[in-house]
Amino acid sequence: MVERYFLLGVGYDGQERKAFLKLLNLSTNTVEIYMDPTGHKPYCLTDQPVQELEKNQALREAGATAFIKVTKYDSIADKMREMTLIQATDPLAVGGSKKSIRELIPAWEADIPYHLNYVYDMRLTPSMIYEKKNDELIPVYGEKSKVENILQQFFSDLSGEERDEMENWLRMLESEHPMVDFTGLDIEILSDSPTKVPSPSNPVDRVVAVSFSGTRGMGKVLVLRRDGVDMTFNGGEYSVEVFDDETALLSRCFEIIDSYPIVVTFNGDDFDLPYLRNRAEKLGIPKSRIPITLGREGASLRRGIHLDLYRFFNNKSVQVYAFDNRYREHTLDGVAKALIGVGKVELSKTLNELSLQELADYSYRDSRLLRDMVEAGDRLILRLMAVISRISKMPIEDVCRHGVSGWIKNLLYWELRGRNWLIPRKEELINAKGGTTTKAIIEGKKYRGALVVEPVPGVHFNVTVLDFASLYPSILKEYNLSFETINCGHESCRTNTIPETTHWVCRERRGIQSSIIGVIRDIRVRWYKPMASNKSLDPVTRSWYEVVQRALKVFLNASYGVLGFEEFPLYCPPLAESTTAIGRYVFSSAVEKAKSLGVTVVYGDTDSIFLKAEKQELVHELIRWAREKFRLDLEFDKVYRYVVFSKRKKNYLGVTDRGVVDVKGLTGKKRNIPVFIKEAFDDMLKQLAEVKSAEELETVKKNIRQVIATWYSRLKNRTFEIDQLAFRVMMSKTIERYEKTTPQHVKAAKKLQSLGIKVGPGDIISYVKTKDKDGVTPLQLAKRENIDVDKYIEYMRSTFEQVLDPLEIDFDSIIGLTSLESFM
DNA sequence: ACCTCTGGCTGGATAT
DNA sequence: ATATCCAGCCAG
Repeated sequence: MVERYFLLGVGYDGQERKAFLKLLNLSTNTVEIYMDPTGHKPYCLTDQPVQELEKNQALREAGATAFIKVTKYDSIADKMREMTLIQATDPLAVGGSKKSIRELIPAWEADIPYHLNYVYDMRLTPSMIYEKKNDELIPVYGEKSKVENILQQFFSDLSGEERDEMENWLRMLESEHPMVDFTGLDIEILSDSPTKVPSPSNPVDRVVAVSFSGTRGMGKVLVLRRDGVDMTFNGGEYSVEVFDDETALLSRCFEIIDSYPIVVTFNGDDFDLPYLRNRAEKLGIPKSRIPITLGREGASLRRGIHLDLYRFFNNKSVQVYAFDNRYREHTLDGVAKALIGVGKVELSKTLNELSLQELADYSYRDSRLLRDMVEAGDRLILRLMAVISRISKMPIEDVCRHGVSGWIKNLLYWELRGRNWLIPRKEELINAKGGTTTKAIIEGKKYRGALVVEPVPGVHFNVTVLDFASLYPSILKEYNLSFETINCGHESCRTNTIPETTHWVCRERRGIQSSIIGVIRDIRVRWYKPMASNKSLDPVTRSWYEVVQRALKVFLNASYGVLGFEEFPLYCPPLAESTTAIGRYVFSSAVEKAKSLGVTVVYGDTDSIFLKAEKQELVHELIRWAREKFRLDLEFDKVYRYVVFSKRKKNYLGVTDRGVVDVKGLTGKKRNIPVFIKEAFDDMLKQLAEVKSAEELETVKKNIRQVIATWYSRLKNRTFEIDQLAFRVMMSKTIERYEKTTPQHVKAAKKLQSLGIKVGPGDIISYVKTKDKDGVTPLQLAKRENIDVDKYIEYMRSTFEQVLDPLEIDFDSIIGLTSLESFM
């Protein structure tokens, strides 16, 4: 049996050293490391001997403060023997204050950039499995023969560098995932007053319970004995350890934490772990016996890895692309209910009124939810994190803590460093490349975006939808867009212009961002996407491809967005603007082409075209044309039996040839509307799903009238539960920060606040419309008789009219009829 | 520690 | 009464 080690993470910000030291610790040899006493960051690793570095005038002048040699290890890889740690003042990182190397070498135009060979060359790829053979650590890559096969079958057109690059990506993404043990962790604090929120920075209150739920069916709750509390325990799926002394409880807690390589929490970065750490210190437990360290970005474990799921689920990209927007609230209860169908234990008493059994049950459920969420879908969450970690070259802990812009930044930095390029500062980039030249449609935006075709109102049967696959990433790839190629220095490239702008693109060299995005795009489109929908694979394998496919999609989608994001270190407005400008050019060309072929375009948005195509041949001709003219994949997406358009953009309803109803943008599908109206709307959709022809539509219209009449009378006769009428709207900021206006959900929130209920950003406020001064009441306080039924009828009308108008059904005539009937 | 972008719709609050 | 802004949610 081969002994396996598992290394999670190398980053750029001091992480190399950490990873490096971790590795060294695994070897049996003594290591001496001489560090610069000031401990300045950053540092980089090179295989140049120290003497050579000391002679390097450029480094000297750049303010390198120390040359450090690491010695006396010879057991890892040969290449690492001569590894040298240099500490210089900002050789690469953005934002250095002193004179830096970048001033000595013309940044991105340098032919021979400054040489630095990183530890990355060792391919200490994040979250990779390492095997220990003869005291050497060897990363376990995807099987070479398998990757060779994929390359031959799916990427046979690639050769040379491109092929090597693709091989690296495939070997990394195809490599297996470690099945590491983990445990969920949750703590309960008991304060004197129930309204007081325990503070991790001032941990005056006792830790009364700590629960664990982990792999191999482990379940355990540590409880503090308290006077006057019923301490009987009748068992459960977990075991209980009772402590008379809080210090002993915490020590035991730390012992368990230390025994797991991964500890999962919900908000452990900001609450559980800092609380445990500070409370333990306060009780006099020596620092050396507390396995928790607190950093600027969160809480870490001395030995293992801490994953804060709260941070992860808060990530918009994760929410939308990885979990299909299945959860909306960022609470443990909300996310767990949405993902695994179980929520927290509901309490009718306060914590200090609970018996041991009740407290333990309550606490245990939370850590159990964490475990179940992590284990769901064959450890989907962990695999997703690991894949993102591998793509972004970022430690898995940091993956949870950073947004998509952080991931992309890390990936790009890695690639730039791997090519020995200097990374430009933001100001340098802006100065050299300039700003935007187009004007946005929406006021306050920085540049012009996509086009939307005016829909042709009415009902259209047999509509074919085509779309450009990954339009923006494809444009970045095909048009060589990258920060160093846009508005480049070559006089001869100036004629290579971008429509509607004053920008041009380089013809001489291949853009780095362009090629990176290109590889990611190709690998997703040509290998992972098809494999994810390959029905002949077993479900587990397929879901694995699905995870990779989605992770790649996150990077692709955001790769364009970050270009226009001011806080992004490689912020480059002309790039972002050029991408959308080319997008508009391609899109409008396609629409014109369709028209010239005699095909009617009924709608289109950004990259999709809705065609009334009688002849399939014309559709294929359009697809061919796009490939030949733009080298872009215009793909068949779906056929709608029929589509219903109003005159509004981004608002339509369509029934596909398989009978699936697509609703886009209509009020009836928004998630903040009352379930009452949503259900009524869904009822109508059921009717519409059945329609196959224009004739059937006529008969179904009658049914629809009936459906609406039914729901209308339910409303009118008040046969509803009030929670069915609740609007659920999220607060994006604290109550006080709503200065200019007071929207309805904030009015409701204020009423809750005055009752002592805490409301803050991220909270979803449930309220109903009532007949009183403010017109709104929080759901908790509402009474059926105060409901403002007329307001709801109005809301129902506007929701339904979006569909009824184009179908030429008159809402008022339906409800008019109903009131007439009810008189009779 | 909410933070990839622009375009577009809605209802209600607020200004004119 | 009407126009404009604000805030939330969605399409792509």
